[in-house]
Amino acid sequence: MLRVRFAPSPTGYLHIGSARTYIFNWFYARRHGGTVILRIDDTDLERNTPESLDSIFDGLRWLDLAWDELHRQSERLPLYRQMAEALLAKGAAYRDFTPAYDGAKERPYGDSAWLFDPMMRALPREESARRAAAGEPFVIRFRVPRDARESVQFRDAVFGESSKATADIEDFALLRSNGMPTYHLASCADDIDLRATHVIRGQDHLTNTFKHVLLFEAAGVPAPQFAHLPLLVAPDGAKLSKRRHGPVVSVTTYRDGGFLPHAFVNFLCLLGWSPKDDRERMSREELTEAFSFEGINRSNAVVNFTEQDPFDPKAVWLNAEHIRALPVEELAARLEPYLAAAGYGVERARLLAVTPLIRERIQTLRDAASAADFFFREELAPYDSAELVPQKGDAKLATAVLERALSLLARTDFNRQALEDALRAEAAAMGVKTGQMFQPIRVAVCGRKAAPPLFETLEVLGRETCLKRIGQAIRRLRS
RNA sequence: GGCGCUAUCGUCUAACGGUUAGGACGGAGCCCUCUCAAGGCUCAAAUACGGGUUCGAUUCCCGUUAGCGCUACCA
Repeated sequence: MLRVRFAPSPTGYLHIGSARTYIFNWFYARRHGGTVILRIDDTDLERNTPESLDSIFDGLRWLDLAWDELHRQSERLPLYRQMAEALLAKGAAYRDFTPAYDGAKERPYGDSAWLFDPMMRALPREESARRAAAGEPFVIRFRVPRDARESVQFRDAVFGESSKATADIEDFALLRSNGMPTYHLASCADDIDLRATHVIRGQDHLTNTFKHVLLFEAAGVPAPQFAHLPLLVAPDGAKLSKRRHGPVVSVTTYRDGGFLPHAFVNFLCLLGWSPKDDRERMSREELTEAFSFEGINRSNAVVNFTEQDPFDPKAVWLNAEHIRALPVEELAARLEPYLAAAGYGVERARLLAVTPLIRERIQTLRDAASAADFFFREELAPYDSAELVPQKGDAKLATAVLERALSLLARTDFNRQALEDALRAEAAAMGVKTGQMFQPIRVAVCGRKAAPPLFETLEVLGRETCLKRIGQAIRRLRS
């Protein structure tokens, strides 16, 4: 039974790189009928926050790719201690009594040397046990077997064979002096205990994998299969980070920006992975069927956002593609919350009539509010009366056109075909171009020049509203 | 600094050693057209650099450069 795991740490919102890792895990598992494990890596007491955990769940739920199992490392602490003790007993690990320091800032043992005191590795067992018993704080470190073997190697499903000299692997910490496990220990202990068969994660863990391979070996279990994903990077090439790039890298930004969850998933899939044919818009089923490690690239992918626009143009395009492909009923249902958020109370019948008219004119669900406002508000948003005047025409012409339209629309059937026939005939009778006829009407009823096709719009708006707005426009032109 | 990984249009990518280096987004233009879109067509745009191997390198090898990652009692 194939089992994959996704292991976010609740130290910020879910960012799109993490989301992509989850997505790749999900598709790989579904492709092979496996299980998706969500594991919360919350062993860093200092940095975990409940808000962050909420936002991670929010983000993952929005993706609509369900996990099968949920575990929290903070609830599994005995497991890690047990493994650390076992390694200690075996001699595969040792106690380090060096006082704590911030390794990110200090390099107490020199620039090219290890960040640990080599003398501690050689501490006699009895002395180690005695000092521990005396209550002296210590960290448990893994004893990298530099004498027993030259190098560690493993095969990565994406990057291929990798090898690293044991001489270049430091004695990493397993258990902190406060009794909490480090990432390396907790991750491996869980991968063993939860029987993970595949570890699919970001390439930032590629070099950590040598340590993990060593840990699996010391524990006497076969290592899972590894697949490291190229990173998502910012336009400046740096790894996406919450700190440097802010909310533009948060999954919730896409949700609030009006992305369809699946369009977002589709976009992320195409970053660093390719189906090898020319498909871009793909359904969940197609992605599941097509996903494989062979299609994964080895170089980082840039998410093309800017400070002004947080969304990659390709993501926006793909979202528009998915919007256009959606059945009207479903799109209408997706649109509703965004219209409501913009303050429009929407009636279902009206929304179903409007949706096809704006479907090809919006790129995000959020765009609907501005693209269709005149369908939902009683009073038009303020507009410049000069807009009513058509190209190569004057206010007099506009007024004349609107007056003719007013009387015509009062007696024409309000269906698109009848409206089109009547208005075209009227334009011909008046000797004006269709554009000169239609544009003033469009602006009068929509309050702007760019809008859905006129006759459908009139039909959906209804006679009463149209006559009222045209009347208002005529008064504006006269004043 | 040490170690590891990577390198095709601006961006995402395709190309069992032999292609006019393909597609997509974005950009420019044209067509369609009641506006805006959508759609169709066209154009500009790339193999980082230097050495090998080979009849032939985007592709294989080495080096250089650049970028990224790891190098924490973060994950």
